Amino acid sequence: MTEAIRIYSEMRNDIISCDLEPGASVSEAELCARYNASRTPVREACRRLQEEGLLQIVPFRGYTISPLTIDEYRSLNEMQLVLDPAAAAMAAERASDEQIAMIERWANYIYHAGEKKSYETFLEWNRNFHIEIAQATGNDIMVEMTVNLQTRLIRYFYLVISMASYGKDLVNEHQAMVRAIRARKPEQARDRATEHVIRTMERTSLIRIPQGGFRGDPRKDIQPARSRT
Amino acid sequence: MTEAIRIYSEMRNDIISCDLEPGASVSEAELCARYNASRTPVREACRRLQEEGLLQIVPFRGYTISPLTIDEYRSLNEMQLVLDPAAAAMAAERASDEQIAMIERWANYIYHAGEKKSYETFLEWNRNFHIEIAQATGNDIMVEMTVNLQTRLIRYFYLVISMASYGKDLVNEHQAMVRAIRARKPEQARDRATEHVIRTMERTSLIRIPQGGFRGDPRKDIQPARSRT
DNA sequence: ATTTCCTGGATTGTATACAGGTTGCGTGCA
DNA sequence: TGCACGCAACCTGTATACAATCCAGGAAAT
Repeated sequence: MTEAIRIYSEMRNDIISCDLEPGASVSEAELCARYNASRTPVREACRRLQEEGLLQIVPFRGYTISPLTIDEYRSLNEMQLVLDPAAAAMAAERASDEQIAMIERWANYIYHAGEKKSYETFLEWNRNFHIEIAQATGNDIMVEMTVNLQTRLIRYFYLVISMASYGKDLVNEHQAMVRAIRARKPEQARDRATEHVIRTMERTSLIRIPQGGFRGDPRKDIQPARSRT
Repeated sequence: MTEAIRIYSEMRNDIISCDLEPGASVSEAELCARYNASRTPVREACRRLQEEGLLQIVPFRGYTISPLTIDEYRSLNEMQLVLDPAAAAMAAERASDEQIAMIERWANYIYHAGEKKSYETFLEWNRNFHIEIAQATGNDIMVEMTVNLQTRLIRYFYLVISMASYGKDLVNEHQAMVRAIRARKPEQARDRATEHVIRTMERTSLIRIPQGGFRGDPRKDIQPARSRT
């Protein structure tokens, strides 16, 4: 694997897991040190991350890890409400049996309330669940868009930590989607997906506007909500 | 403006207008000569174009202008059928009066049958029409996705040249969408957008599978259809 | 004739030197 | 004290040299 790709992957993980803090400004030199590489592949990785919306580049000025904002979170949810139901419906018509099996596999992880590691595993499985459905549509553009959407969304969930009491609900909603896809009922799959996204939007109203802000425009940024365990 | 951005824009135009032929393989050296620059900004531009799906990069091997395939065209249309109606509905709820005026502006260009220049102007206006609607949703992700979709779609229309007899139909459909948005009727806007995309899919069934192929996998690539003027 | 191995050339990936731009601080003046 | 100007340090953008990789083609062995 080339340096550029390695750096891209590692940096992407670091951003997603908030190991690189949202809103933090970084220089190429720092990144070179952190990932043991020269500027060229680092720059390449950064350009790609910018394209995905995870990094902001101001010409001649520097790099900023994209801050998490309520605006973006709303926009992402709104787009999920557009894409996911469509993908579910298409998957119900076209998914192969193997693909359905894979989708179901990703749907069944229940995290242990309060355990961070377990919660993070759930987040990855959840991401894969949605991406797998997109792949089952057979539409490559749908896959691209869904991957981007899920990548940007997962950062918000990493930040929130623990929506502990919802574990069972989430799995139930996922399984309802799987059943509709397996039964080859597009409209039902669409409805279950819509329901799932809306429920998630309701559940995450626990994301609040902070007083001080979180390294960015104070009025638009968000910060971790207190756990509700 | 930086070299990288200049090269990106020019190259993007060249790809969109099929001045750089779909399926053609190019080397960094050629591109450096063509755009009078060194490899660094050329590479940066290429990476970005790859991210947008306009260019394919095989590590250590070279670059290929993304070929036009029936598969991709279908996928793009399918996604347009997902995004455009949603965007139209959202725009009907949120567009400002200025935005509606802009949308209408882009909707009203009728091309002169048979004139290539006029047809290409129409294509650009059509692209702007769809993008402007996306902007009126106030959702930045929707804008990103629509821009990408329209950019990739316009290549297919540049290749086809002239859907001469359809000029009036297109404008009528566009105007019907504008009316629904101006009337603040989301569901009607959604329906008009759906109708428009489906009609376009029907109109472009004139894209045929070639015998010889067009610089790529012969079974999947397409070539210009004969004009129907 | 066919297959295998090796090498040369071409092309991309990476490192680094150099150029250009921006910011912020310090100085001098009003 | 306040403000404008200019310089210096820092950072990113660009050019280019060097390393790594891949593939085509040919020679040799079967």
